[in-house]
Amino acid sequence: MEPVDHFRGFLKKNGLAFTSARAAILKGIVASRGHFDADALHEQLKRVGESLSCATVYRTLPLFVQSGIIKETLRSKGRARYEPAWGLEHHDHLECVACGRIIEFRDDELERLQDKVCQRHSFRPVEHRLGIRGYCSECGKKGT
Amino acid sequence: MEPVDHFRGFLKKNGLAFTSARAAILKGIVASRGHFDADALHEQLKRVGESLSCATVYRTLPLFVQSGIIKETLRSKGRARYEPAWGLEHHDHLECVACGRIIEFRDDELERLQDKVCQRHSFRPVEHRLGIRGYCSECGKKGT
DNA sequence: GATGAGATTGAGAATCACTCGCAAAATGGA
DNA sequence: TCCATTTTGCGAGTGATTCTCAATCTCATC
Ligand SMILES: [Mn+2]
Ligand SMILES: [Mn+2]
Ligand SMILES: [Zn+2]
Ligand SMILES: [Zn+2]
Repeated sequence: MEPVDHFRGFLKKNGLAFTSARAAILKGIVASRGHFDADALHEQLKRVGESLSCATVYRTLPLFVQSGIIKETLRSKGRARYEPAWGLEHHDHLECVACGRIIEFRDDELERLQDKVCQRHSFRPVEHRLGIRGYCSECGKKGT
Repeated sequence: MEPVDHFRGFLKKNGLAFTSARAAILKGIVASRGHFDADALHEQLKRVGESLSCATVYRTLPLFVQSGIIKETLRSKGRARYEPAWGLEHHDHLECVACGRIIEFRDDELERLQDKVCQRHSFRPVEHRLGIRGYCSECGKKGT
């Protein structure tokens, strides 16, 4: 199922309208593979000729999160960041503190162990975020 | 070694002064076992009769982080949160999305697996944060 | 396809956590 | 004690995000 169809369904189910602003923002999200923040998304849309108020971008992002089109991920420099999630498998992140690079990884055993921890505490997990900060292979060579 | 001694050493080594404001804030940190944010710390100090400017609290927290007295932890409601770290072992967190409770856990195998992930990517880790959000045992009973 | 109730938008004001600038006060080595 | 250096308080400034509200758009229904 295409993200746009899923999103239309989500909106209808909640009595919300599928507006041109929302269509444009969705296009922007799909176009930008990778992590982004509200401002970057807004800029990209401007570049493509879509001029939306930034309030609209901010207001709309939560709808995309709720519908599962995107996920909120680790925030950076005081800004909330997001990444596409529709049809993509969960993963966690390595963040280079030197160059800012973000490396994605998935480790099934890590996921399994987290579930075990939750069971041990009778905790029903909904989502988790693991961010490991350090030096990527490139920056590791140069630095200390 | 007591935190206050460690902190004095840290300050001296960096040409900084051990002021009464810093002493008071340290006392506040030690007193408040558990997670706290800048505002809560400021309020607590006020309650004990210490009246510091909140700018001073904000300015001082990074010193405690750098010296290893506290750690920054998962932020909540838009505020940076901290927890005592001096002499305490690293751990991660379960956060109840219903009641806000925070459950701490430590899992050595989870830590080991993270190191393996880093090796696999030639990544030198500095710190990591794992936060699992979901329903605690109490809230799990009531809810869906 | 016209209508209207209800949802959405743009623009700017408002929030809120946090940071800055600066003059006055505190610190600590000599 | 003296003074170069650091700190502090206060208020103003930031920057991301949210709110207000009048004007505009959607879409189920006619
Ligand atoms: Mn990612
Ligand atoms: Mn903790
Ligand atoms: Zn790097
Ligand atoms: Zn709970």
